[in-house]
Amino acid sequence: MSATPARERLVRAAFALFDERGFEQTTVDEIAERAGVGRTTFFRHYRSKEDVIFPDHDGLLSAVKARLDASTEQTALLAVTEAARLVLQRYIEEGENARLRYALTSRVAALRDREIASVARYQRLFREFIGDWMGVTPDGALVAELMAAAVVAAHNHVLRRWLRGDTTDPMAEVDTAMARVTTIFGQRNSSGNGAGTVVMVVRDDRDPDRVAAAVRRALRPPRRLSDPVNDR
Amino acid sequence: MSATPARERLVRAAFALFDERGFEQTTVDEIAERAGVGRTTFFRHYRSKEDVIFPDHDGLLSAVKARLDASTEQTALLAVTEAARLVLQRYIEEGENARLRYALTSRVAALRDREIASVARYQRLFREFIGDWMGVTPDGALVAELMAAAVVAAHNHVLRRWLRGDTTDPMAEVDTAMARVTTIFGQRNSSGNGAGTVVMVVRDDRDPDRVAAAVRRALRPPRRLSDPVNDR
DNA sequence: GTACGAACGGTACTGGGTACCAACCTGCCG
DNA sequence: CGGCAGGTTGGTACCCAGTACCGTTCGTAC
Repeated sequence: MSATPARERLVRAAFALFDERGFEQTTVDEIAERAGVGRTTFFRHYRSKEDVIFPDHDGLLSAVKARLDASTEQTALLAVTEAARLVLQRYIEEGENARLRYALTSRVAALRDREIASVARYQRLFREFIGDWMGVTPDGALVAELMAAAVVAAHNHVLRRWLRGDTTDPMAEVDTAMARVTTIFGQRNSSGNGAGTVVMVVRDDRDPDRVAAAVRRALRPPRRLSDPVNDR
Repeated sequence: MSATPARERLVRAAFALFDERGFEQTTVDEIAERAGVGRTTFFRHYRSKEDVIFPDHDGLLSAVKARLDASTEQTALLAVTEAARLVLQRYIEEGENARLRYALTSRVAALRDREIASVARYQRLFREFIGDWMGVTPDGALVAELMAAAVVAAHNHVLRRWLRGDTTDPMAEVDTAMARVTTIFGQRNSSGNGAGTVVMVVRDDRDPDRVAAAVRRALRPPRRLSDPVNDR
């Protein structure tokens, strides 16, 4: 009678109804009815009315974690980038559903909040991984937090561009975006500068002597804590 | 009869009951009853059962936006830092309530998700501000996204440290953390492709000349064998 | 056939959230 | 004083998401 399994029919019915009448205007009974199942069956497959249109984040999170855990100290940055690719790839494979969901999350606050909460779970994963990689120094904990936030922000930036149809090659874009992140955060010079001083260099083609002079000026008291050096 | 206004009594009752029995185990009726008002009055003051324990994000967002808008091109980074201070300050003023909420959001998924959704609203504000400040180049949009994510991550990092009792001077810490962020992201406004030197200094009491020398050494091109030395 | 287990559908219940209405309290004017 | 307008309150009824429970069905193994 029904070749396609109930799970899939429920997803189809939900997407269709949300698209036709909106999220709040659709009841779970209606979704179940259109899918040709009982209301109970709906909740047996999806924990909530929102769940039915979201991807399998649990599975994806496991995949991301697996990719990260399979890396060494030296390939940590590569692993982070590839983990981000993994997530983007999954969304792209969804195709039309991903775009429909985007249209819904843009309009419905409850769905947007849920999407954001999911993102936070990925960010947590990245934070823990990067934190372990960087070591447990107080500063490392902060930078791990910043970098994890940047990683998911970069991914989401590219993802949204693709969802809006602003790019045709999202995988290439996520590579450049992630390269941006890793060059910003990945080049930290942790070698013996001494406790208390951190110098971060991000590729410069100007005269090292002039930069050094600027640093000396910046370090001269009385200075406020942590003044940025602007040598232009 | 009741000197304290209903709004406040509801907050007190909610915090107390959530603390005693947990969030899910407490009904709105019970909160209203303990506050000495009707159920209708509860929903008249707070849109949901969750709302009652969260700070006035709408007001805070306006304050943050006002602080950002009151800045010039030159003081944009300062404005971002002070906006972050503004938020942290507000949480600290809450005192015990902030810590109680933290205990609740740590245990209850629904509350945690809501907190995260609120954070996203601040991030959006920062993203728009930083994006305007950087200009609308494709790369600027990405970096604005990354920096906004880092700003709220830095703030939250310090906030959580304070909530856990890991620090006694969160305002100083947020300054350091924000300095970290602004030095990472703040130097690339006029150099389009991301080239530039970022030097971040976190309090050092050694000889500035020696530090400067170390920086100069660090900036020397790493290739030493066949490549001609590019010393200017 | 029978026994068993997995998936299903139905009913009843809890509780958050909304809509509506009736009872109040003000202050204000005649 | 009486009436009247606007604002706050409390109560009732309702919708619907989500949970618990139970009886049925169907496929499969024995």
